Amino acid sequence: MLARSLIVESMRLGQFISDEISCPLHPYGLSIQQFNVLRILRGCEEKPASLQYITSRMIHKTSNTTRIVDRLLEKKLVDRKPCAENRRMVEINITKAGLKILTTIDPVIDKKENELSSRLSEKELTALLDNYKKLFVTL
Amino acid sequence: MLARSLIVESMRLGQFISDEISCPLHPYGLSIQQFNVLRILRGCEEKPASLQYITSRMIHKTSNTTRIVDRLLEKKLVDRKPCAENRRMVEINITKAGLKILTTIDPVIDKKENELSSRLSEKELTALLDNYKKLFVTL
DNA sequence: TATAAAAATTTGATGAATTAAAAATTAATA
DNA sequence: TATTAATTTTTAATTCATCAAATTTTTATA
Repeated sequence: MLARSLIVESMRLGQFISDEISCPLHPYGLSIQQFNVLRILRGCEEKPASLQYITSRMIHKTSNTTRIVDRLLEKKLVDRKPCAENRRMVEINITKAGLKILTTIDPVIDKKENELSSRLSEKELTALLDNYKKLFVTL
Repeated sequence: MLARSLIVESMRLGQFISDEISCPLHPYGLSIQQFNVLRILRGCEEKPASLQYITSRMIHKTSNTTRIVDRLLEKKLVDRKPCAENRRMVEINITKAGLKILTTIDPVIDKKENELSSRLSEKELTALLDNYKKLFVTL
């Protein structure tokens, strides 16, 4: 049955890729989620990010995002301060050390990402991503 | 960059689908992993399955499979006994209660699976699954 | 036949994710 | 303006996942 295969294989692929990426991050003491948060923060330039924003760009729930940021804080890779305009919110920024560790890791992950996608042509990749978009639509 | 999108979006999709399926399982007190193990066991008819076999058809590590089976045992949805031929191994079977709960849940999950895949044509689905296969090839 | 190596599973420690509820602040409404 | 509702984040409890090491049995080798 195609529908069931789609479900099962999508989950398997997600886990497989997650494992493949986790592995080279291990020596740097970063989990894949921590790494993703760092990249999200780098992506928003100087602008600080709220927890909400980070969560929206991630795969998980906000209470988990709090913990991930906690751990990045311990490692001094990000900093966190209350937002002046809306005191419920919190402003999170990547630190210089955070940017630096990303710079170190970037080539390793880029290589892995290219390796994983090298089995598909550009055309196939584009088609795949288009199909993903359709699947994400909430009903 | 396409390679990076592939990685990130594959993980996001895996998580999204996993959440969508977990949700309707919740009232039955089953996690998605537990549910998958039950379905794997049903799939091998009367033949008992080893932990190894179950793990090979799942997404996770074997020490985790032990725990998942532990929990299904507590609920009496499977049983486990040492294998006579190879006493390192263990034989796991789904019980009648296990089959019964699957029968109850089946239509709910089928509906969800069809719902999720309804956004893609049969042709697109087939193409997607073909691409998955290529990505899974280990390098 | 000892001894070592490999295979299958389990256990314990630790870290990560989820849920539900709480806390703090802001927005809406009567 | 007082009260309620909604938003944003945090906390505590629980469950789940992963790693490394341990256990038990089987296979290979000297």
